[in-house]
Amino acid sequence: MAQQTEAVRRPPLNRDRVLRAAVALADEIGIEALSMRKLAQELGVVPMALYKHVANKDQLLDGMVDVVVGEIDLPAPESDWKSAVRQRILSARRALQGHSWAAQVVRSRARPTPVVLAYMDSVIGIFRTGGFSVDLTHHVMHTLGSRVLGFTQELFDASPSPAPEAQAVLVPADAGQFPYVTELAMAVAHDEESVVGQGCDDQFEFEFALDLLLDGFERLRQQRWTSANPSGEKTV
Amino acid sequence: MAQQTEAVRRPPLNRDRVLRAAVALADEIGIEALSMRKLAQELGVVPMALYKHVANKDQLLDGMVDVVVGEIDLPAPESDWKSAVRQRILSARRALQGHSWAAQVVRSRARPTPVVLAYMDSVIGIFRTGGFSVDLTHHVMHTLGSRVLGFTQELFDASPSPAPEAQAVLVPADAGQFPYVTELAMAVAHDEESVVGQGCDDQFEFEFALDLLLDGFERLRQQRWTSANPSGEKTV
DNA sequence: ACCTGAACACCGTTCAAGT
DNA sequence: ACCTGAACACCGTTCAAGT
Repeated sequence: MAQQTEAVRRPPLNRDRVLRAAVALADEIGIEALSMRKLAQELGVVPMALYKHVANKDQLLDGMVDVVVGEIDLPAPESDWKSAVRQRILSARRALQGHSWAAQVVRSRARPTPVVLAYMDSVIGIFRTGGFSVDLTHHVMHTLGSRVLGFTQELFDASPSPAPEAQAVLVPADAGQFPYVTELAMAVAHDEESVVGQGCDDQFEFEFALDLLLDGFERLRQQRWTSANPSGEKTV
Repeated sequence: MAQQTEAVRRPPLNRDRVLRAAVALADEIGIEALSMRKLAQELGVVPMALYKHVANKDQLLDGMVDVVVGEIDLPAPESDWKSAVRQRILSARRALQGHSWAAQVVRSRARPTPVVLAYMDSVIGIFRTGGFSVDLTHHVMHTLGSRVLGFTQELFDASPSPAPEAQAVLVPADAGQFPYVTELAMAVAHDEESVVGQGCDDQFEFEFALDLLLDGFERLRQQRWTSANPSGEKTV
């Protein structure tokens, strides 16, 4: 009956409250532990009550992505295309990084929601108004891939690994077996004494790749690259 | 008793047979439908019998990745770094594309297996013997990210979507709401009349991004880029 | 209109036992 | 050494019913 008192006191459930509770719960216990049943319990409600506000778990995950994308800063008003794209993408990165599960959930979605489409539309718009042809914009967006939402697909995440283990993975016991991996891992370990010893500086790697791509885009734009005439220039 | 006869006839289970059956079953029914229970049934065995050969489902997935990575061609003997890297990565791409679930499983793994480490070692080796410093190789491998195994993280996969639906997603009903998305989608639809009408040419996009990155790498190598001196050249 | 309870058809994995 | 059977602690989602 204590439970009934709680039930009376709580505000009526709605889609927004469900989504925000899901985001908070995933932040806390991780995405793999998030279940409809646990979310319901957190909201003091029976599991099936959630299904009045989200059609199923997939729609719940879509909604959670929308909450995160809603945290991305609005585009800067006046700037060249390159710094405008940079600003948006690095802001997306900050938003995604605030929720450790977000990148993983984004890449698991089959289709973009309207909220995500609106964000992508604004990035495409920066390229178009910045002098990129539709054709070049198309391929440039493909090249960016997941980077447009502020994350890159590393080959291995190792996110749920205890910190001390990290070094042991990069420098395997049998160092002779993978000489180039070992050489690289040792150089990284040495190099980064200043940093917390975490290994690689994610932010640096992200910006390195982003800038390499943006510089390549600028070169293609200047050459008036088209997919019909990849060598550029000559047709002008 | 018919079942008992089958049981007698079948060769004894081993890790290799389990992994290969898992790969074949995932090819057939998809990775989300692959369960320890169904795999056991496929092998004519009780679920718990599998646990003598793989520690748990994570180790089964690791082993499945190893099977796919084992299908990547050996490196070409004599060639410049750029075509050698290109050849390996495009071969990895072919291997991964033979198993629709593979990219998704690779990116879900926390740590590389020895088989995957050996493949990465060989790619790192191409850069090192091709004149890249350890430092530059490190950042270049990060830039490649999942591309080193032949896939890129598109923002939305839409892989399990029926073909006719594809166009409807790219050209939303309310076209005015996302003008740049719409413009781009219409250009793509127009442009690709020659192709099956599937929308984007994945292979073209993959090679466009790969070549953009490889060209950027070559430029940095020539400038003697280092992370300590990103502008390059001057220190030489 | 919103929430509930019981049930269905699944999971991965444990334990103790069989051959 | 290898396989089995039963059980445990979960899932997402259905259906029919309550208020």
